[in-house]
Amino acid sequence: MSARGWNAEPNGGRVKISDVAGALNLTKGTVSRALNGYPDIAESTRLRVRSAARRMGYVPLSHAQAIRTGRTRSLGLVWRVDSHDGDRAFLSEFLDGVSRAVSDRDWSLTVSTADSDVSERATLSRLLRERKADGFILPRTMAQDPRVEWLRKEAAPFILYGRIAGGRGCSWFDFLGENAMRDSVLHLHGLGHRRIAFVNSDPRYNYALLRKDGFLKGLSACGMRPDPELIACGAMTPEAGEAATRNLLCLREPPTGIVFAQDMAALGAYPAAASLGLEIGRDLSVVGYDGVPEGAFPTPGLSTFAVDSRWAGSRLAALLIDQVRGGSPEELRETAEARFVSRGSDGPPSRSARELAKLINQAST
Amino acid sequence: MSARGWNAEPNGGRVKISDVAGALNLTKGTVSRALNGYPDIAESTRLRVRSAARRMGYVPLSHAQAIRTGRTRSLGLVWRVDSHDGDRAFLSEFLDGVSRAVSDRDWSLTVSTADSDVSERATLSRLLRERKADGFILPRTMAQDPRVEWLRKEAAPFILYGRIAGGRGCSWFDFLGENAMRDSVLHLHGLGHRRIAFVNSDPRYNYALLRKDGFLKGLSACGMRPDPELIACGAMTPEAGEAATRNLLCLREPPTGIVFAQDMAALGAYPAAASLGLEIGRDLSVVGYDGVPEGAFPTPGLSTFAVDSRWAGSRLAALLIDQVRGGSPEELRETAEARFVSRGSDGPPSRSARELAKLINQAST
DNA sequence: GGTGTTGCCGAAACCGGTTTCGGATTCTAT
DNA sequence: ATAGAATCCGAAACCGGTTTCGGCAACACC
Repeated sequence: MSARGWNAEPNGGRVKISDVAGALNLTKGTVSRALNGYPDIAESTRLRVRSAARRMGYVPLSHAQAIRTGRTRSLGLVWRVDSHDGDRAFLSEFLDGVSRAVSDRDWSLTVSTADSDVSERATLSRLLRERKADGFILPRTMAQDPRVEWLRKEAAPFILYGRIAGGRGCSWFDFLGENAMRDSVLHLHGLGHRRIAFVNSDPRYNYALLRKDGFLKGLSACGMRPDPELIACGAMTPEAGEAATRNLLCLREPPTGIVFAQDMAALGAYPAAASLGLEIGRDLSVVGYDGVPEGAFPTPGLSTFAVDSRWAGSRLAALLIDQVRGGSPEELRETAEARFVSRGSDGPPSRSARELAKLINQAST
Repeated sequence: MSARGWNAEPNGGRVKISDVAGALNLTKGTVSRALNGYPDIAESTRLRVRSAARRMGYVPLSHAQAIRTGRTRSLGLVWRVDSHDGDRAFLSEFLDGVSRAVSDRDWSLTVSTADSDVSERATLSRLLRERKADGFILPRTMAQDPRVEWLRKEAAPFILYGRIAGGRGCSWFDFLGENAMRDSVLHLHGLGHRRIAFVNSDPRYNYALLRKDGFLKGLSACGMRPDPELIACGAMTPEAGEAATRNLLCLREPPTGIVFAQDMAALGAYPAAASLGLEIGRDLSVVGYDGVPEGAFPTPGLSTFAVDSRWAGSRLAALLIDQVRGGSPEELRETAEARFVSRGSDGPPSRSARELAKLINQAST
């Protein structure tokens, strides 16, 4: 590689620390200490340096700093591409949130992808070894998350998108999905539903456990008792959601309302209902969670609890930067509520569960 | 910031160049030159160094190199979040392609977002000034693309996703959308269609011009002559596609087949057809382009020319790295063909255009 | 008025690489 | 045998920052 391409002029008109120092008749060491808050710099000098730096447009080269400090002022994000389609829809907004928070602080974002636990670990390791990231944002928190222990061992800062049980020393951002599930039940109950089912997603994800708890809390708040027949899990795709819905509707006493832990599964309720001649929002009410854009396509649109992925990305980045700067992880935790979006898939039940069963029986024969 | 957080041990067990040098009784300068292909190193020494470096797992710290070379071994991607939804669906795969190509070569990827031309320029400028990227991948090539001239002025390498007219000194990767448009016409003509319309997207994008040419080529290859009434443009969303479809169907002599430049617009044909009592795939044939996942949802599924975004990302990254390493931009151009996916929205016309017009007239009154 | 302190800054080493320069061998040609 | 060229590597400067160390002044204290 001795033949060089784009002849990278190493100092393309950039103003460097020695320029600032020269303009003030100081040495670069003094300027550096002034900007980095060392206590052995007179406050008056610090002000002079700060204003000169700002005026001259000096921004330290992060990789020049990194050579001594080991820190690059950059965050790492390893995106899983083997996942269900749910979070894929939000990648753009999520990235936007992260990117803004990061840019505002003069940091940057290094992105990589992985398609398995093994390659994710390898990627994290590589980014860490090459100092491409001072800390990591970890999407998709699992109930048992091997990344947590590993990163702790490597002494690398990280933040979880999603809470974790017993997450000692962990910081996180999360939406309170359990509240949304509870409110879904309350909402359906308020509309008159008395048989309400729950279709959860994969219980290996921690949020799935939380959402189930929220659903159960909703039931008991309405004075209803949980029926094991009405609780399914493992549905993360329209196909799985369709199968789950079909199963529920073929029960002796089918539900008139279904709460889904995920929109992508809830979308499966539409073909399932259609094949049995039921109308969503009348014969069968459905409430989802996530707020995927696809939820607006079918008629009626899918009522759901929408999550603000941009906000999530932004807060995750901000909290993580604080942590890298020395903040205590356990104090860097934040949650937010999902926002209900009514689009028509929820409504008062057209008939009781018994009558619904009869209708379904006719249709399926 | 004198109080430090995660006490970044600067040399966390990494093997550095001096370690390799020590193990071989050479100086670090020699090792560096050996690995970087300088001609004043004996071939035998070069081999010894290479194998030792590999054996010891030595990977140079890119930011330590950067301080001298000005290059970080990283690519920059500025993702526009204000765009139509079309490319959003592919972000995940696209990133995966870029990420793989980049990781395989021991490079990395810096991602940022922008929501306007101004902020995009500012972001490019910042990434360049801070040496966060040695070159840029530019999605969404415009017919008149201000980024091109600006980056050329800054002497920064870049590659376009999409061709550009008169792109002297530009490298690019692109799918031959014009061939897909031509083949769509041939396909529909082969099925018996004699009135074929075209709904283009925003002509500010260069690909829109190319696709229109392709459509026209298809017509003339079939011996058909273009009818201005049957050519619309500016449709990039389902809503716009719906409106365009409705307009076409209300013509005195409506088309029996429509070729869309974009799936997101083609999806609008479904509600438009439904509202007029027409069945897609029978009364009205539709062919899209892009291969968005949403195309599989409606019945019948949208037949389309699918683009392999992962491949695009991978090739863009590879070509750009070659360019940064010294390759000539004009030799670093590549194209590929979109792949036809038949899902049912195309079929032989159920009736002639005249008869179709009558049917529509009845429905709309 | 000497003697510690304390406050503040310059000087220089340092981080992990790259690149220039010059000198020691070896090879080749007289 | 010797001069000249070619080959190959060590030494040291260098990139743009950070951090340690030491010293000069001013100040406080007996």
